[in-house]
Amino acid sequence: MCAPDGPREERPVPRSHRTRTPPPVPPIRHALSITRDADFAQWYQEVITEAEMAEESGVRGCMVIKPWGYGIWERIQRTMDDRIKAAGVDNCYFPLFIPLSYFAKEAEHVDGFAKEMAVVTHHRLIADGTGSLVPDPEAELEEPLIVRPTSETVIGAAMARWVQSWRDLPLLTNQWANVVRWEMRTRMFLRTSEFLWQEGHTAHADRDDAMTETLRALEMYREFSHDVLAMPVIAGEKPENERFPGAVATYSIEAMMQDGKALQAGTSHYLGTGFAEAAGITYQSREGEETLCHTTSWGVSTRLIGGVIMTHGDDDGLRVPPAIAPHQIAIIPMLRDDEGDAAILDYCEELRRDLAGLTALGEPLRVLLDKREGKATQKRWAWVKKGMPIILEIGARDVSGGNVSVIRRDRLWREDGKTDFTVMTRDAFVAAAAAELEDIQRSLHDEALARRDANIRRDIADLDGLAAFYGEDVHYPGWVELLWARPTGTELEEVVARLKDLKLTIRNTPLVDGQVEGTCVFTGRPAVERIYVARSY
RNA sequence: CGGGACGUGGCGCAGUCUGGUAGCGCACUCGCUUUGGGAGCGAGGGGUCGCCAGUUCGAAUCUGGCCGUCCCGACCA
Repeated sequence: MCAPDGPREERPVPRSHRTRTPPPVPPIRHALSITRDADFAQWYQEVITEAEMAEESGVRGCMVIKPWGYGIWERIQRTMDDRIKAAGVDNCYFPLFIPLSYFAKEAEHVDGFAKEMAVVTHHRLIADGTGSLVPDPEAELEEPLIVRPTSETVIGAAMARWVQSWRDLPLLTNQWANVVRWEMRTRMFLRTSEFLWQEGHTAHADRDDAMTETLRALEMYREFSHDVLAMPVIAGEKPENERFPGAVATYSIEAMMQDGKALQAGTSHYLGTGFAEAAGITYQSREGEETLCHTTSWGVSTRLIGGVIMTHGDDDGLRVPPAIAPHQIAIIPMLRDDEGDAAILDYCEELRRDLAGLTALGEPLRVLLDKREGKATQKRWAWVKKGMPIILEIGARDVSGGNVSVIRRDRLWREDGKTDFTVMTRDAFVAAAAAELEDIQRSLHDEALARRDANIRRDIADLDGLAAFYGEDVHYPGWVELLWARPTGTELEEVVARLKDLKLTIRNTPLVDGQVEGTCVFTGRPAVERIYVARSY
């Protein structure tokens, strides 16, 4: 397990030299049956199931996103959309189906996606005589339609119509949509056949302007990931072998999961003039010359939710950063089916109202009074597994004392292995609630950042050292920062192949990078930049 | 797409080898007791055993095909 870590499952062993032997600490009874340490992949599946985020749909690689998972996505959408709009980008919607001929115009692009495209070839079904329906041979489409795996081509066709003059530039568009990629191996949220995302597409007069937009989007993602998802990332440029098909340069944000693997959490591409050429996106310059546009594209997807799970989850389930929690505080009344219940509910409702009037992280607090029938303890553990940032339990004693019982999801256990309840006055809690949520947001971020930095090795100077670090017996190794000479072509292919033997990939070259002095680990030549290598999702 | 494992009430599983009344735990419903830190006891409800064929008097069980899931690999903005 990457260290340092969240709440500890292993606690100090009682010291025998003390005169009075402390009572043995009972093991924590975690809400999940599988720990991260025992089997990270199984743990990940269990979090998704137990937090009721998503489930199998019966369609290969496609998932049903349930209210808690979708609620998180809606929060991501809303907060990201604010940033996109603030940058002057307008939302549009483009068709799900793309004529194959559009796609075929950009050679590298079609090569990159050909093996994973869903294709529509017929528009009608017909009875086959045995009670089943089959595509009607009479109804074959003249030109197959592909289900969009990404929309550069169809948006490019629109841009070609929309851009005539230098006055039309820059053209800044975005769409929130679903896309389909027929992946060989799927994983909930991380790689599904269908996924939800936003894709920004922009056209510019020249390279500089397009590159500025590419890097603006990347910085938007980096800031979003840190400030909203509490997920630290490294923003940088992908090596040429990892470029988006058809791109001139691809940039990414890379996050470290708790098993040490890297997750590409967002990408931004400078597409040069290739797509503009394929789609005919040209403008007349001030000088009257017909000129090709430079285009960009950038996106983040529901994969971010997988990143949040693997960044913040613990052995009791998910921990949702307050900024993206559909609800930030759950109030659980402890009812006893007697005449005292009405007073408890009144007390809870008034508390809910007072909290909902507050502002935290720049928005009104999202508070849920969980009045559903059922046992308070069961509701509590259900919210723990979902990762509700703060859980309040209100019983008759709290009502008469003017108190609340508070659980902070990010600090669930006390030293003695018991659930950490804090009883405080209602008024004190209301006064502190907003700051408390902001503190949870910050502390989840700091915990993730500390873990990431503790798991990046910077002192490996040769390939043997690299092989040792990623040896068979190493449990969840992190990343390695290396110096290299940025080889290209076949020389790069050799490097990639050598890394592949260790199941490693080059993640990116960090953007903010000072002077580099040293020797390339792969070629022995003077190094020109830093790279991160890691195992990845 | 290759190798492996798997698919049986909502969830987790046994039963399959050796064909013969569909089982268990949790969850759910009802009742009683309990009641501030993941309650106990009792009584119930719920399943065309992934789908389609085949063998058979009889299939969860045997055979074939298909669909889906997980792990490893290949592939993968």
